[in-house]
Amino acid sequence: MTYSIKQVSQKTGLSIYTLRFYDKEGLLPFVVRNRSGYREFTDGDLLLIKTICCLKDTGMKISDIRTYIAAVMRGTPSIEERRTLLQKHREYIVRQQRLLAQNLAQIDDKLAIYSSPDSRRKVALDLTAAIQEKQSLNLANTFENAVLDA
Amino acid sequence: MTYSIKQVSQKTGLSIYTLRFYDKEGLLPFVVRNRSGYREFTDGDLLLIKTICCLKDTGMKISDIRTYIAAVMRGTPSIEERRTLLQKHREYIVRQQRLLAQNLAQIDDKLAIYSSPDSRRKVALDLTAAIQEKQSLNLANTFENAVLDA
DNA sequence: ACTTGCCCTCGAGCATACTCGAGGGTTTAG
DNA sequence: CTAAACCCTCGAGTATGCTCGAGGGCAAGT
Repeated sequence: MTYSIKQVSQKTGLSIYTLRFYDKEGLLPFVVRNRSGYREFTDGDLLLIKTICCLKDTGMKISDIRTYIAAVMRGTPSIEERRTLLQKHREYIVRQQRLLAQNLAQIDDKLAIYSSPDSRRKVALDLTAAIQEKQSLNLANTFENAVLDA
Repeated sequence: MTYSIKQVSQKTGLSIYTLRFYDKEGLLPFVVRNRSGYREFTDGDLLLIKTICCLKDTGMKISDIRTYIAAVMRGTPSIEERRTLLQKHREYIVRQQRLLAQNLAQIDDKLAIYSSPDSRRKVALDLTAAIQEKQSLNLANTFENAVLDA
């Protein structure tokens, strides 16, 4: 059983345009064409596309995915290279996770303020401080239009 | 004490170009200009820029950041709106975290294969399966150039 | 006055990753 | 044999987020 580009689009969630774009970019060198020039995807191809999505969704650039896929196409001699590539990308993902967690914490702090019973007082206090800072520095008040009904 | 755009660039890690771009995009309506037209950043401004970076680094689009900042400029009446915006973005971040964790697990699976003592055998097995799949479907072998010395 | 090193705006250019339309061939059901 | 629903390529267009150069003003030291 093989799949048409439309079927693969439905299975992967990638648009037909994107699949063709990836092929153009050299991400799908493993896909076979039939005598009419149509792409015929196998289940094995789907696994490789899943890997591509995995790399893409974690922020790997297309040119780097191409490098990885090219390594896969070379067979066993490229195992070391693949390991190195993925190891480096793994570290990138972990960095992303750390940053995401930190930023989430910061957003949760803000949400705590906005959700608290006396949010109006807290927000007004913050804003007042900002306004007074500008004032004490003899700067124009850019918060002129802000309302402060605490 | 106020800061020049260069100083803010150094403090935030954003390039001067990016800071000016953000201003152009309406992300920095709180920044005051002196009589020469130079931007003068306060410590309070830096806090707001930190928030902007937090939203940007978690994938919020500039247009949405603009909406949030515009709400901040309106003062206490926009608290509800801000809470809703951040709540929605929070969920987006959590989704990102989930996906990142899933994809990381997938990459760790691959790394386990590439790092195992008999990685050559495992990779060769995988590749053989893919080649035989194409063969059994009467498709051309796109792995023609692959080496398989297990 | 002049040089150096900032600052400004405006608009063009670039990188990335799609997205799409035109023009044209293929497959299949009636 | 024809219409509908696919498939193809090529190249242009779009969205986002910067990045930069040209042209020019401002501020401080010599």
